[in-house]
Amino acid sequence: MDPTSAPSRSQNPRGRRERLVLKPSQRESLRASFEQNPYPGITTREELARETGIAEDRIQTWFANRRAGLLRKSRSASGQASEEEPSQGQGEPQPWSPENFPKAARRKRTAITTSQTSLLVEAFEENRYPGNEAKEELAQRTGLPRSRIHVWFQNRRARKPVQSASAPPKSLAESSTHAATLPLDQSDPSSVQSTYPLGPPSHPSSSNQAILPVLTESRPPFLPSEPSQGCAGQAPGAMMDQPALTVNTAETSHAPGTQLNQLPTGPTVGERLSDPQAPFWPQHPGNYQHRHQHAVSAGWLAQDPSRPDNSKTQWQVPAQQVTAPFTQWGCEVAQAGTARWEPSQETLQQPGHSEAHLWPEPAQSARGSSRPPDQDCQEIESLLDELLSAPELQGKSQSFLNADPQQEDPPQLQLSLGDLDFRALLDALQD
DNA sequence: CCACTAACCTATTCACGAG
DNA sequence: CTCGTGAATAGGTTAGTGG
Repeated sequence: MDPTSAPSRSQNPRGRRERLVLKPSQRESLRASFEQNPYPGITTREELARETGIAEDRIQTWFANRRAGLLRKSRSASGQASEEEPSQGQGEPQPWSPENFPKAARRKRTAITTSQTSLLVEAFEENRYPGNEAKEELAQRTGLPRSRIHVWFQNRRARKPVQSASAPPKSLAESSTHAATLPLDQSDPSSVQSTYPLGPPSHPSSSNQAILPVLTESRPPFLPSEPSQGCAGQAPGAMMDQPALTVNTAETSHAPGTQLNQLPTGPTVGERLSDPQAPFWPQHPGNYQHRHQHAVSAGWLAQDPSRPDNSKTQWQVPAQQVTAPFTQWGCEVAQAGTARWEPSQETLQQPGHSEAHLWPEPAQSARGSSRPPDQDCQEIESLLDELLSAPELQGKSQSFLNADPQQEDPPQLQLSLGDLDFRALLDALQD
């Protein structure tokens, strides 16, 4: 992207764009230009971009940061002696203001087509805070520059406030737009989604580490009342392989398996299950709306960083491990248990766990917690067992079950559920 | 450890194009 | 003119880099 500038080596572990490290010559060019005009228009920025090899949007960011930095400096300095920055007179809150410079041309308004918009809207509904990977992917899919995607999301967030928590949740029964996912990992950095259902936590960019096993619905179906209760501590699959259950309902006609890729995902199970500070909250209930077709997928998720197209990440499922972790994990999630996090180097170094932001407030359990966890567990387990032993799934899962775990592209296991089964499962999970 | 600063956020405003 | 929405700004936080 910025061929001549040196992005930081680190693999952008938080979903931010790699940090640019400016060369002295680049910095000098920018500074010189800043002195001419701290509010460069699009033409100047593009010129600078050509000249320095820095992307135009980064140049814009640089100018904004520099203005802010100098302003801060001048303010703190003005606390005592008067400034050194060019000031515009008494009481002027800032050393310079846009009015003092010729109004430079803005970027031309980008015409976003309806098809592009619908892609963006779809992405927005799943995640209001896409990380870098997601933005890049959207840029690819829409053909719009990443910076426009970024701005589009900013504007959208500003104009489409999160629906208030007090809004009456759609009941499961009346909602045909439900999805429940119990992922244990996200093998797909591009789909690493952060979720600020009610706005970012303390800060939007903060709290990236915790991720949530997810059971999504039109509202948070359940929440742990205590982070450390339930089936905690099991961190199935240790660090790399995570069992997962996905119950997804998709209206859109994704090719088989693709809906998995579009699910917001979380960090590794190691991270999620073991972060003492990581709440175990479900993701934004607004996710996965407008979907009708139910599908169940089970498996171990293995991260495959070598895969260039992360969106194509597959579930890689050692067959022998399917049922137990699958059901067990369902129980665990159902019990909303969580464990302590003893971050291993491995999990800490995992790239792409971008924007794995926390659910800001653990909205207190929507799930009646009066039931003994074991009962939940048994019920869910038996339901899942039932599902897994259903003739339909048996047939479908044969190749899956017989697959070689080492196989590079193991088959996927997916099952379409009828409404009744789906509801039964959700009811059990939610009850 | 700490200062600096790129990246990213919200809130607000400006401005353009369509109806 | 109004409305919807892309672009820009100030002001703030987070987190990577380098002294």
